[in-house]
Amino acid sequence: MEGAASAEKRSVEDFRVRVHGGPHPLRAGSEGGATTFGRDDDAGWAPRPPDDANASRRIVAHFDVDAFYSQVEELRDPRLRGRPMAVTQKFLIVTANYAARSAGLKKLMSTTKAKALCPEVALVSGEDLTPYRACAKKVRAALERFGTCEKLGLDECWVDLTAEVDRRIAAGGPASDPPLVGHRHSSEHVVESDNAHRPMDIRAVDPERTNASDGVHHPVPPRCEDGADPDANPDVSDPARERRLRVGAAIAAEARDAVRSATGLRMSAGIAHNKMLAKLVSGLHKPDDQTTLPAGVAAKLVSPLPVRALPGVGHGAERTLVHRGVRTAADLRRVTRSEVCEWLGPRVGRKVHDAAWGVDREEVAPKPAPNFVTCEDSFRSCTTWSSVDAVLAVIAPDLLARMDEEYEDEVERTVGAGALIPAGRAARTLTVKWRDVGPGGKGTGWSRSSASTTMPTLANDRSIDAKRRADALREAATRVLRSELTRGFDLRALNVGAGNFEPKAVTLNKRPGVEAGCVSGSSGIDVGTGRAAPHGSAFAAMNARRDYDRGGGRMSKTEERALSERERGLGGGVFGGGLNGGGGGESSDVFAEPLRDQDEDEEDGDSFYADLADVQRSSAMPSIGRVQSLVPRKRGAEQASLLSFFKGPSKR
DNA sequence: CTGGGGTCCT
DNA sequence: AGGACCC
Repeated sequence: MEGAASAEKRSVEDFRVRVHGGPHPLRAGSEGGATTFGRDDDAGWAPRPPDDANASRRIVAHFDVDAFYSQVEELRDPRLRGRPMAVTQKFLIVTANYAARSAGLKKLMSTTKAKALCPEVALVSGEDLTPYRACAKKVRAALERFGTCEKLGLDECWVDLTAEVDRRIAAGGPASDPPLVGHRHSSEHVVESDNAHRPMDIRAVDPERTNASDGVHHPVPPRCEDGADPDANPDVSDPARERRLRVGAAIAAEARDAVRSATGLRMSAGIAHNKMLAKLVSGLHKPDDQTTLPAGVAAKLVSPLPVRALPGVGHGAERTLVHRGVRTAADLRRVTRSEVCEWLGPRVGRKVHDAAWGVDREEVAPKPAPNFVTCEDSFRSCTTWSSVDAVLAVIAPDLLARMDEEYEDEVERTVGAGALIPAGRAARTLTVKWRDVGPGGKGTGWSRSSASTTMPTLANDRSIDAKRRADALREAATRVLRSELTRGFDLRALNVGAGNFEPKAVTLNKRPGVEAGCVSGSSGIDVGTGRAAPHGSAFAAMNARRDYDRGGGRMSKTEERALSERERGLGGGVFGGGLNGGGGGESSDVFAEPLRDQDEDEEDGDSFYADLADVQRSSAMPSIGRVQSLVPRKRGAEQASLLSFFKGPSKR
């Protein structure tokens, strides 16, 4: 294996070559190219793949907004378009646009290195996630029309297209048997990663280019190694399945168009028979393009990949596997399922073992409302209680804004589902997390500690003054920290979170004729008192909530345990402060004082930009300690003073 | 010069 | 409460 240093050294030119379609780097083992996963997967004996009975019917698409934060920032500030530009958090590049990538900028690179590679790069702070959350919401709204949607992070989404595919095929006509739109992955393709640290970010190598030295295409005889049918040609699969994939690809293309017209954002997509494969291929022809994976090609695609590229294999699992000589998915297939389960634990073991064959039984399941919302800031050094308080003074209002955002979302969800009464979203637990390197700068390294306490009632009360709420939050957080940090400290990060939300208010009535998968038959909570209705119980409320969130279904053991714990904790089912919704829902009070008063150069008449501008104005205060960007943004006076306060000498 | 979020399991 | 995983 090559050292990281040399990999980084050559990355600049490599990427330019790929982006602009210049001569292709040599294939596997090349000295100048990106990491290429070669076509050497046919070595050794392969046991049978795990069964996957539903493998053929489902059509799943994975959507991924290209360079998400960068695109959002380019929408907010058109001056950034077409220039090399990157979004930063503190000293890190979190994403770069394609102009910057062609100069060698990569995800999670330090800003120092970014500026060295590309002095003209515009750096924009992306520490406040509010605008990205707002965009992500619009993206999902556009995608949801095409099927059940499951989000992963802010910029990724799976959509189950099965029902829509069925509908189109049943309807007949041209839409029931369309030509393939976008790319079709085949066993001729080799796949590679251009970032040694992120082998999961893979792209396809165009087979015509890899073989084009003499202008003639030389197909390599495909071999099936998934054990199902050793003689089958993976590129000639079941015509019915291929047709379903083609219909899925057409739908995915429409979905990408829909997102683009609703938001202006470009995305890539992968279309396959399960979530894992859809995600694997969605990036193969990034940006702004899509890739379809025929069923028979899946095993070929997966087998040369390093284990780290399989979902579920992080740093820990990779270390474990490599230590035992298992480096690739093909290696993984040669060891037994029970061995993998022994090494990684039953759950991860099964998932990873399946993944090595391209099997994934997980359904596309919408994520329920979040269990936690948190706000965090990091800094060079923080050793005194007054500085802790200064940090909390910034973070606490941020968290309140997040909690209120969450409340608004809950109202949308429940009212959309036919509820008459907006749900409660009062957090019962306040969690504080911190990274402490210790009094002398020596300590727990990068690990974090955390402690929690009861969320003060005032913090949940949207009817009172924002400052009082923030003060209550701050006090509680400080109390926790004081009892934990009894000796000296030197914090590098501080995080406050609100979670363990109370069961939402169950609707007593539904709009006549509205079904909407809402609470069925369970009695609920008296809206007036906020207490459990006479024949209701906390359990009923939780149960109803679960049914609503997940559309029914069984509880896992963990859920059962958590539920009964919560039930015990609830006692008589008292629900404090959260249901006082009446006049307290006006979040604008919270932001009565504009944090930034400079004229945002209003973007023409586009409603999307207008929305974003609103978000900006109402967003929580940007974090302290922001890096100065090449595209300067005014800082509030309060923040400027904090910035200098925290700019103190670095310990190292 | 190592973000700021989240999830789930143990 | 902490760790592993995901973005």
